Amino acid sequence: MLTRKEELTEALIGYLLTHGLSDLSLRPLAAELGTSARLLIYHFGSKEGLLAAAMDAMHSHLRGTLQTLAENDAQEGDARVLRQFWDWAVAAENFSYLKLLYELQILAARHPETYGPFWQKATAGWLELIKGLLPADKQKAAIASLPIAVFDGLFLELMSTGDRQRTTRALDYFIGLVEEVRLNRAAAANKQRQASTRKRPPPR
Amino acid sequence: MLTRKEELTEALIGYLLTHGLSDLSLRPLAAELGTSARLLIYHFGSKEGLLAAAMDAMHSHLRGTLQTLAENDAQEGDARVLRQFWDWAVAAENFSYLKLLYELQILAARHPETYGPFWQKATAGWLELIKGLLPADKQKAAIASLPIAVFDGLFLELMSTGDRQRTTRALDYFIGLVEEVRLNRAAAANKQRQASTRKRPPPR
DNA sequence: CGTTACATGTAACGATCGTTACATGTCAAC
DNA sequence: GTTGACATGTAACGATCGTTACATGTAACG
Repeated sequence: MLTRKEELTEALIGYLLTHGLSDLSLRPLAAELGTSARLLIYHFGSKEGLLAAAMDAMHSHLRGTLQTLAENDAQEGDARVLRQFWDWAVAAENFSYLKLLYELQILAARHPETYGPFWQKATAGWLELIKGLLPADKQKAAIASLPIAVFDGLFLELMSTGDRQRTTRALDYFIGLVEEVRLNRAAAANKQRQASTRKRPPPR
Repeated sequence: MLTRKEELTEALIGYLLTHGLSDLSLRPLAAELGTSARLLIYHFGSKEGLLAAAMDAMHSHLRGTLQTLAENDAQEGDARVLRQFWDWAVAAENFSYLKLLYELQILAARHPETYGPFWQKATAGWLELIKGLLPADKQKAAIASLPIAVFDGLFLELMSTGDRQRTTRALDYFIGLVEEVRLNRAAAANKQRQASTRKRPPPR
């Protein structure tokens, strides 16, 4: 059975997803949750404790759904994983979560003391998860940063413009770029291998 | 000579650049500017008018420095323009401006009524400017979105992590990708042209 | 000198903020 | 039945918010 604090936390997440966290205020929140500011403080200790509880719950939720996504996509070890992740992110039930995460990131950049720990906790885990999806030779920091940045930038634009079609096409264009380079390099390596002596086995 | 409102606006921008605009408050602002909340309202009419004046001034400033950048780079019509733009953006005197713009973008996504017009005005002009730097065949919306998204995503990461080296390398990696594809396509087109009959002139 | 427009200072208004003091209800356990 | 832990309601505290009323200064112009 859920304790009162836990069900409040769930409702609280729903509220944050639609109202954001930059201008969170206890009394309007309490009104919408059918409780009082007094009780929110009672259960969470303070506004900061309330935020911490919400972020923790949000973090585990995201981690959970991302984990299943990673397991399902483990076999498709390509740049297309990025597309799968994008489809997951723009799904209605996940979109608000990510929107909140980006808001948190901006807040953390401006107020590291207050929001920095929340953002670190929220992203540390899932960035590792994304890197885990990349092929081993792509895990060098700078190279791994690029697909993440593409995702971030396009999601940011989707948030602002709502233009899902254009942002999705831009992502596909990026994936196409990466694929094209991969194929060209493979072809070039193949040709060079044929031209060389056959004593050495082909590089792995 | 500067009117009082104009010099207040300049000082105001400096304040916004370091303190952000999500938690702007008149009295601390006035204290740092050596004036009073009373006078800020007197000069700008309201807090919103104050924001509008600051955003207008910021917008013209950005527009000015971007214009000269565009003119200097006009000859280098390549993906490398993106790198020039990046160097401009991470320069100390411009970095805070862009940081503020991204904060504005997030705020606008959450409160379109309040911040939406500011963000539109700030970005509408300069996105056109970026598109103008791209070669004509790259101006299709989805394709133009990609370099912008790369820039946005990397800048966001730079804001959060401060890791200039990694983000810059990631950008160079992206530029390298685009260049590689461009060269491969040119080579392929060249080969095909040589193999075909010579009756038709090469496609432009 | 008087008038007029602009600038500034003091103080307060009503609203909202996070938080707390204090009292009361609920309900299971002993 | 009493005790005790948890939950809740009412009301207020002090702080800060954007904004305003009212009075005063300043300086140019007639």
